[in-house]
Amino acid sequence: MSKATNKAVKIIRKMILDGEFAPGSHLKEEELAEVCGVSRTPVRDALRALAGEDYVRIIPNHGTFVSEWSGQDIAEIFLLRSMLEAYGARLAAEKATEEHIDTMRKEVERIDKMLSSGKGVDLDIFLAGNKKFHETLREAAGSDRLTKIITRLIAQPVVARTAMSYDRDDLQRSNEHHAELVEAISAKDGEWAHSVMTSHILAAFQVYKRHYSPDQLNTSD
Amino acid sequence: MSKATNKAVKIIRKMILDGEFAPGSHLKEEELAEVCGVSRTPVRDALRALAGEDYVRIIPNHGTFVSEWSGQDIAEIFLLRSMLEAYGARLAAEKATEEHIDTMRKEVERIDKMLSSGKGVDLDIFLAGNKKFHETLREAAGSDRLTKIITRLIAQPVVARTAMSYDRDDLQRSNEHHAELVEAISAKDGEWAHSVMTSHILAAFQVYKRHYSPDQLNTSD
DNA sequence: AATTAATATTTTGTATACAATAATCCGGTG
DNA sequence: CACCGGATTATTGTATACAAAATATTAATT
Repeated sequence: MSKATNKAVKIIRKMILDGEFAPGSHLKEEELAEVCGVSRTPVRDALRALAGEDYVRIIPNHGTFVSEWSGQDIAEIFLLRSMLEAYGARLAAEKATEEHIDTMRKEVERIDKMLSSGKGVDLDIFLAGNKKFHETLREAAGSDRLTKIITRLIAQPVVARTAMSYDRDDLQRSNEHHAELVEAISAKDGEWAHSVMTSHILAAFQVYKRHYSPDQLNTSD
Repeated sequence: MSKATNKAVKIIRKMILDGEFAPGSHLKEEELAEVCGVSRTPVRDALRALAGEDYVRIIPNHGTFVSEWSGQDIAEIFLLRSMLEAYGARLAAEKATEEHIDTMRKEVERIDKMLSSGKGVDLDIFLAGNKKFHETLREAAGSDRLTKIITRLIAQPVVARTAMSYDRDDLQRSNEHHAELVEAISAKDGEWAHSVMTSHILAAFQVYKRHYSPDQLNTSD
């Protein structure tokens, strides 16, 4: 993505994440252009890109609106994620190199050290380590297409803020899952890795449900 | 998508599908603008959209190039499709209405009639019926997000032409799978539907491999 | 003849101007 | 007072012009 477009994407994405635009609200190109300090052309590019990430939806001749997320939507996303990431974990178990495994193990240890240090939790360390762990696992799975699909799914506003609501026990369990994943992958046990990853994502869903208005999240319709 | 952009997308997509641009070749915006009879602006929009469908890939400041597909890529796509469509079939078994089931059954019957008519095969009838069947099944699954992901996966050049290479037996088996899917879904048996759909897609992969240079399609690396 | 540097050309990226479409406002009419 | 129709404004869509970057070409040097 080119310079001005990239700048616009980052600014607009951040503004949506920060809640500066309410869900459903109409984003005007000229306004955004002014805010971003670029012309309408790269702003339009940026909006197309953000539509690809499901941050906004574009209605031809009417404009672009920031996406609204129902409980149903969020449930769908977590379920799909659990399936796709679990598949990735199975592939990783079959194909990971020693290097991949080392990298993942190191991230587990770093987070573990932080959690057992006695001091308060450092969310930044967790977030960075968590990101690196999952990225490495996806890389180990060796399917660019799968990575792309997953990345698109999780690059969404709702999921982007999930991790913020983890309490200490959640972080602990999350990292135990990571440790078990490393073990399963080392053992080249695809089925094991698959099932741990499924638990890992569904547990995250549970945290989400606990934190954000649980009553809205009825998956049965 | 707006008028001129839509026009450009259709024209460029068709040209790629028809092989008028070799894989890897550099698409120049001005040329395309002339061919499509629009200006560069909607052409650029169109190229972004086609990049989303993986018809082309865009390298910033260098241009857009028509995608090249390795056997590995194609294998990935079919495997992902089998997983996602199978998941959709499971959901459909849980949630399909009588109306959905009727529609699917009707499409099965239409194709069956065509196949057993004694006349030669009418591929158009098969393609239309097949499309309708799968669309209905996805609708029955009731997950817009899943539908979107699958649609993106199969809207790709390689997969877009697969059905063309079906022989009579392939069509027969394909329709038998459809019939069995209707049965499984009627019985609300998600596991059954899941497994039939998996077979259905993997069989399609097999046809693909048989038809397009089988030696390139070694999935083991 | 091969290599490099400088220059010219091509191509993409961005800004702006104009056209088409949709949304808003306002006055008239039942 | 509600409702419809037309004019006005706002907003998106498209074309063009210009800037920046990359590629190709040429000339000079060894």
